[in-house]
Amino acid sequence: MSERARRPTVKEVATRAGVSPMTVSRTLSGGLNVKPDVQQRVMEAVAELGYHRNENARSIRPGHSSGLIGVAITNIANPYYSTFALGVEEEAALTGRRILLGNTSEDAAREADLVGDFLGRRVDGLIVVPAGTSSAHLAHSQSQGVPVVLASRRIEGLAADSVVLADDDGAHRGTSALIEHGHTRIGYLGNALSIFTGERRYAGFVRALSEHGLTVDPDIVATNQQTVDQARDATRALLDAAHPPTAIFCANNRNAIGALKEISAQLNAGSRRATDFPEIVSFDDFELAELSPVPISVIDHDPRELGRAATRLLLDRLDGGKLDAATREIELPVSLRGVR
Amino acid sequence: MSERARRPTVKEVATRAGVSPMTVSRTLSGGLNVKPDVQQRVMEAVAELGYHRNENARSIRPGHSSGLIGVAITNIANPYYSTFALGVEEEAALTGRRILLGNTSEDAAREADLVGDFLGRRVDGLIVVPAGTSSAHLAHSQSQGVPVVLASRRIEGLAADSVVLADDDGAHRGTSALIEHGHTRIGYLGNALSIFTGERRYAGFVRALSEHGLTVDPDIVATNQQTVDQARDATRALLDAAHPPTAIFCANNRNAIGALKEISAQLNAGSRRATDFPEIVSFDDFELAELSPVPISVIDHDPRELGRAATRLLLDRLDGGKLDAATREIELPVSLRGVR
DNA sequence: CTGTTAGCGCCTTCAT
DNA sequence: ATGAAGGCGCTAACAG
Repeated sequence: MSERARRPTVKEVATRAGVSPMTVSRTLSGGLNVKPDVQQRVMEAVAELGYHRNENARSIRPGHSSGLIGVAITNIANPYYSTFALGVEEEAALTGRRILLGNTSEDAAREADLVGDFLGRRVDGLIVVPAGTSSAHLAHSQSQGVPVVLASRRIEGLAADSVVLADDDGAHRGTSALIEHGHTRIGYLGNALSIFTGERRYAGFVRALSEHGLTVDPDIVATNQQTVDQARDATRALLDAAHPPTAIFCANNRNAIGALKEISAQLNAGSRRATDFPEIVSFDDFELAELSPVPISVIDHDPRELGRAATRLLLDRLDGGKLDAATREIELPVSLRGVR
Repeated sequence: MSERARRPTVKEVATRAGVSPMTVSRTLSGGLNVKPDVQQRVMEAVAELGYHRNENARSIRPGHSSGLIGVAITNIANPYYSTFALGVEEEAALTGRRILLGNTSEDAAREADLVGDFLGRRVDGLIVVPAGTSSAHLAHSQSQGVPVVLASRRIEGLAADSVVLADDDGAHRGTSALIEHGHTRIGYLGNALSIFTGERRYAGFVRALSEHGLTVDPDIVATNQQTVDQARDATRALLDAAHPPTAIFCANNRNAIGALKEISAQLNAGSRRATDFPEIVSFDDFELAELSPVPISVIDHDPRELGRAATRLLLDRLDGGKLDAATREIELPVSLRGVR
């Protein structure tokens, strides 16, 4: 397998082409001031040896950067975040940069470790979906000239570029729609209120209720579901409540999917009829939402575009000479869409 | 934002701690032969300056590696591959390695570019879901001592470790189940036959048919759908065929989801009744399959485990001193599971 | 147009 | 137990 374990260096290419290392270097970086026929010979040597410039060696030289962007995401397996990652990758690739991807599993300590590692690898910048509320590691990154862009969630007290969704507005519109459909008893399934999006979406939910003279009944509010299975369990509890809701607002796709799974299971078991189940609104669109057995609307947005926007903010700082520009906070609009 | 654009080096830490750079280096790599109180001072200086070892500089020294694994995937946004990536990330993180992620969009040229870039960044190894059948770039990587593990798909003529699924067996069992359910007219929706999985799954499909004396009707076979939308279109064509199938075998989640979307749309439009639609078997499980309006079974497997297994093969070669061990080809079993 | 020198940040080797 | 020298691969800066 490794007939030739060592990778060739400029020096070997130079020897083979009968020139000095500098001529190889010059040829590889555009060929300014190198005779065409010499360039030709160099390129042949490069091809024959299968030479690739050592980017790590290049990056330690003054003025050069690694061309790496560190991306810390809470859960790559969630389609929302993987689509986000796609957007980042695409936009980064446009400038020849690569992404260093790390999964935090919603664990703040792991995120801090990751960021430290990223800094050690001399990333040009960081794109983070923060797992917690602590910002020391990110402020530290900034203080060393490595800009940080927050995505989806902001952190109080950290002055960093950010791209988030119109969480409050979306939740407000979704909840209002349910009220307009005649519902007065609306349940809530969401992620923890301690999470940026959790807090904002819940706030939008509550605001819509109170604007219509409705109050929140804690019996039909569940805010600690991080996974689909947890969401299923929480849904079961809502449905079994003394006064079950006639509609449920789900603060993200995990919770909406869990709700649909539970409803569908109970429907198949025949324990209740379809019309006995609550109508659903989901913050986040998701695949196959249209198969829902109950009426459903989604608060739609484009995670890929969110990834792109976050990356553009970062690149603008890096390449646009705006390292010290004022912090920019973007809030992407969302739209309510009836699915079924 | 960048009060201190330059990142500290060993030298600065050394000065601050009142020692030589070597003492800092030694302290950071375990502290062998450094007096405890000196270590203490060094660590304080490290903390005060927020120093991180420059991994790129370390990696150019003989004997050192980058600790990076290059991962080239055809489509990160596909939940199947993002879950795969999660498995890779987790397993790599266990050895302190990071992943460099690139999306190929099923484009062989882009894959070759990516691999070249990865080699330039001195990755320790490569995990690739190959987009095509050309192997020159991968063989090249191997020849420079950078091992390659293929995931999900193999490439003919390339001797590389690989982890794939039991495509033929799975397709055969899924199709056989449909036949046992009484179907004799079974359609096929899949990705291109030129793709490893496409070919193998189609082969299993055909084998099951012929074992039961059935023949393939090209009118109800569509094998070029790469996206959900394409799959929807293909499904419509199957349903509109002169003799539509009573069951459809879908070779991956994109095709199954497209089929369900089309069926569901027609059902809602009222143009056909539920019992008029074909039963479905899907190679790949996917979220909310249980909401299918028609009976459905899935050929189930665990993409996360596939990612882990691929990474273990790679790490075993890298850390297990098995750089030149014989090629290992793993085929993970799949299971047929009735969903609805 | 081409080559030589020197140094990026780090750590192995060899003193002390 | 600590430090000095040297070199990993690369390329600005300075000859020529």
